[in-house]
Amino acid sequence: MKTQDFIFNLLATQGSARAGTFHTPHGELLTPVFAPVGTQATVKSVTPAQLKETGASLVLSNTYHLYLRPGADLVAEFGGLHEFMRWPGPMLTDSGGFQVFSLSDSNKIDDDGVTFKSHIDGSMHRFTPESSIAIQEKLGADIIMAFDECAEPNDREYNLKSLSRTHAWLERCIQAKTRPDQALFGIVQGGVFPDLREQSARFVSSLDLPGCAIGGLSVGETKAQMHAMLEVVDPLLPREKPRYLMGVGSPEDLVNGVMRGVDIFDCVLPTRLARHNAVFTPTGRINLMNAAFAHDPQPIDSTCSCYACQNFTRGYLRHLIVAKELLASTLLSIHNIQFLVSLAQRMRQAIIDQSFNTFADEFLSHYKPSARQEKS
RNA sequence: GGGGGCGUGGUGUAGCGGCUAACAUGCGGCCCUGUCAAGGCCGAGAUCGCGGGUUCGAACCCCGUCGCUCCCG
Repeated sequence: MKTQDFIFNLLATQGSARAGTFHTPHGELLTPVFAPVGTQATVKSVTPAQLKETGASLVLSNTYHLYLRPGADLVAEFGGLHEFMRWPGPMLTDSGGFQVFSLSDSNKIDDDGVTFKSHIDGSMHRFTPESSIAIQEKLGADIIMAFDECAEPNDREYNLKSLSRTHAWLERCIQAKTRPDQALFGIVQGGVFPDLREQSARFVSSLDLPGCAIGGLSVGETKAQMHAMLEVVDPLLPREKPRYLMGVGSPEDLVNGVMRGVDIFDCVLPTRLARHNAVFTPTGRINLMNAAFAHDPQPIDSTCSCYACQNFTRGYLRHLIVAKELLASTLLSIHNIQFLVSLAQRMRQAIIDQSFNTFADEFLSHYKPSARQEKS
């Protein structure tokens, strides 16, 4: 491990917005950065070469899924995730904590860990902070996540209980960790409750980890609540460490997140939406399956330099969608990933140029989250 | 020439006396945020080939008729 690994340098700030660099053993992340999600050691429907062409640098993969299939030992046998899936750049693995939340109907959680039922074959399994770290060490991502509980955001009573458990688990994760070439991030929880978020941010900050994550957002609370929680946490997290807002998000969420001090984002949205025929444009989201696009000779976004926009019309893409051709998923995924990756890059440049506020206002005033677009 | 079967939303079918006519697909639209997910939801669309009859009531029974289809000659 090189000495500069996991060093975060802040290059410029504007208000709470930050532009920086984060060094990992597999390359440097220029923040703000958006990470596409490759749950099962693949970003669905795109090859690593195509992914690289979008400008993506960081890729997230999933402990829960890879543990169940093909198994962490098998991934290790192939030299770890980078080698196995042939993504040479920085990688991050989620701890499996989110599945505790999203699959809660088949899970039993206690202070020691979580017992859960495999979605693949129904077999019973158990994760603890120690086993999650052990699995993540076998997978070998550059950034690994603490095993936490992502609780229902609005239940104060439960969040109070869950928070102390998540904090105890974080300490156990730190104890369990052995590899020096991986950075463990702690996760701030606390639902929609400012005092719990504050308590959690203070606790996570006190542990001197290489980075801090904010979890439990974009899981059903309002946008205003998400913004409020970010604002509570922003001044409390260490300034000289990267902040990672987990599972977010949409274009407007990225802008709103950066504005509130976030450096790293990940989300399934661009690839999932792509598989469901929706694409991002500077004026909002459109669904390319709509009949209105059948005769549209324009690219998805005339200002976009992605492979899909440089080569194909909306009319052709709609044809692929209607005909259920696999290439549709690939092309729309490439576009959506590049849209978010380059949005993060543009924000970074704007922060460096001290024009971020203007950029953000401009972007948010044009981008309508689910705007019906006039076809043109 | 004789005998049988079938005609129900765009398409393929279900229903065979009490239905505001069901399902699939297609069509139109919406949703999707640390992915159980090429998924989820909503909507438009047939008065049941046509005419007559039986019945309180017919897509469902009877008669006729047209069309398609199969078998025999």
